[in-house]
Amino acid sequence: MAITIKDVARLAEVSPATVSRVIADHPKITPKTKRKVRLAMDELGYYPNFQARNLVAQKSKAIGVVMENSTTLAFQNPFFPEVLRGISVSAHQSQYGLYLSTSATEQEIYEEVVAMTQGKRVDGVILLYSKMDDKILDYLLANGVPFSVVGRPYTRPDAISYVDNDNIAIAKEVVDHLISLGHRDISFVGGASDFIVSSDRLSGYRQALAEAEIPFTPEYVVTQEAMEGQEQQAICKLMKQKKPPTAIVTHDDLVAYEVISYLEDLNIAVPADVSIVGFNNHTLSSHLKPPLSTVDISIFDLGLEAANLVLEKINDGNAAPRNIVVPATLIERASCQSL
Amino acid sequence: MAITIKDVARLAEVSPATVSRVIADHPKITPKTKRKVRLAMDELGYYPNFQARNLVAQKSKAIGVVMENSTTLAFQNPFFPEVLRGISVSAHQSQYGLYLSTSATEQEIYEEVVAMTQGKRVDGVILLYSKMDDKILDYLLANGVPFSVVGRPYTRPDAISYVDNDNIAIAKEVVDHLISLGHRDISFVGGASDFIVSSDRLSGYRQALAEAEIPFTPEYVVTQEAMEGQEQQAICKLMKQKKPPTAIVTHDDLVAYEVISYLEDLNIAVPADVSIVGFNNHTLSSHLKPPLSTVDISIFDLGLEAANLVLEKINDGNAAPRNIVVPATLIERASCQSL
DNA sequence: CTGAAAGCGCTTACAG
DNA sequence: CTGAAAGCGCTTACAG
Repeated sequence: MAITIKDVARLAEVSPATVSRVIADHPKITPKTKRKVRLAMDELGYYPNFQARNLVAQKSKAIGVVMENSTTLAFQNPFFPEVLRGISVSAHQSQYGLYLSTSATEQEIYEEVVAMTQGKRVDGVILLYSKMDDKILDYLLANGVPFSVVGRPYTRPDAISYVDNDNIAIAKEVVDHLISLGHRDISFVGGASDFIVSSDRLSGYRQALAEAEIPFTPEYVVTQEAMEGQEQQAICKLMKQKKPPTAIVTHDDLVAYEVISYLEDLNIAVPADVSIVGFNNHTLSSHLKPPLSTVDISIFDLGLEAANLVLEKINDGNAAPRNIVVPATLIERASCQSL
Repeated sequence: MAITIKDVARLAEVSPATVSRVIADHPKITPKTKRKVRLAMDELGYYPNFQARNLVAQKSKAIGVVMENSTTLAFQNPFFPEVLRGISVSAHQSQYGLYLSTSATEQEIYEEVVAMTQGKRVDGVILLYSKMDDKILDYLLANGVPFSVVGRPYTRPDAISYVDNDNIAIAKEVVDHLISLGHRDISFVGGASDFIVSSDRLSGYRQALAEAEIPFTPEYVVTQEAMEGQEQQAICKLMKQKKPPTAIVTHDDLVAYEVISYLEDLNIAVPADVSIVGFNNHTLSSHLKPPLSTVDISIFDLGLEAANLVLEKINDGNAAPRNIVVPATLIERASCQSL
């Protein structure tokens, strides 16, 4: 049996209530009593039982972190550990713990989120992704669960706290840059199209084209679904068109390098024949051949701010939803070249 | 206020005790009563409160996952998400949740682990790393906390459940392979030297040399500490020796590619001038130039088995410690060449 | 087969 | 300033 508050009370010759107050550092307890009690706690090696404490406090001091349990290449990137590091820093500061979803399918994740929030295992939730028609988000919203989203939510942005890059602007900036290099046939190899981040970047891409009066070519857009485990074929098809693109924007550095390898198989050189830009600024991207032009999306800050936002909601149920835009910066390296 | 067992009891016209038994699917409750109660639960949208349930059960149904909160390049690799995926699968199967450490410094992590185990926030712990003189491991061992380690523990291996590759054997195999290609001047660029995985691999390296009667050259060993943020200089120094190595074994694929980029800066080509082998079989390593020979260490399985092992300990305090060896396989690609 | 009661380890009005 | 009592939401012997 573990040491309880009663054991401490007995040794310190006070009531359990007093021990409890000492733990909470209640101002009205005599310094002398506090000393006595703390001595007893140390002597017995007392640690408060979270379950009991949280049961009466009606909170858990934990945040649920919900991720897509996907295995795609994009998820091999350092996004996850890095965003978690940001979340950790904020949570740790506020003495909150992190509770991770373990489910694999969407339905299971949904059930897990319902159980962890209803069962008071967590006080709030961070959604590490944002996609269309997400029933998990709908549930959180409908049930007044404090939560925040990494990414712009598909619905009711005014009612939801979220952190995001300005994906439309940064994608436009990337494409503008390529256009300024003389490219007009620019391909967009994006993530899953039901993710908001993908559709936002596609919007930015189209805006840039429109402004430059370059017609939009649907054949230049390759979605995750289109690749569907057949990445190489998809790239092959893209490049075998009558008018192949001279530049490619991809949604992730690792994907960019994968694409580059397929291009090499087709005897297409980067950047000589095709320019390419990635996203996420992977640590390796400056070391590899070619050094990759990419977008630094401030992953750490995305996590940090997402945690700050849920915490804000948890601490004040009436806190107005806020959204935070975290900088995204185009880093030019040698994978792009003017035409 | 959330729906409690009492509300369900009232609606179903039974006692709270009965509702509790229905939740536990107690065999002695009439099917008719069960039906009635379940109907009431559905109608009210009842979810059991974990805190209360765990308080009386004296368990938490959660596993603490403790990681080094390091930011080094090696931790940018997919090890973390992948090992977590393995852990998740096992934990989810047993209906356990995952609780993550959020601390940054060793001392803070220690305190966090003590608090989460003593405070019954978790029933057991998985240590995602194994290093020398680890007070966290000492604490877990001394206090009878159920735990498992990813990696061979520095002490009392017979008393501890752990998963590991046979790092000595696989490192030896890698070096044997290089020797069979005619290399004799082989460098070892390892991780932090207080990590068991590093020292084990170094042992395997030395064994292979010894068997081939190649003298051990201390200058060929570059530790994490030696690099200390000055990776490029360290590699420079390594290659500027009177007799530079013709082959390099690194502890991680990303590090390998970083090294390759420094070699290129020195006008040393891989594999023409120097052969190189990595570890961890990063998804990208088959796509990059050169495709990297590497060791697949079955990261997913490391996580899966580590979770199985803690769970075993949690479910049976007297379960004998076990250790599981997970396969490590050398994958030959184009980054090695015979001399 | 089901209920009343005690208890898990804490906190917090309410007294004094 | 401190204690006795009630209660957080559940489970589980103990009766019947």
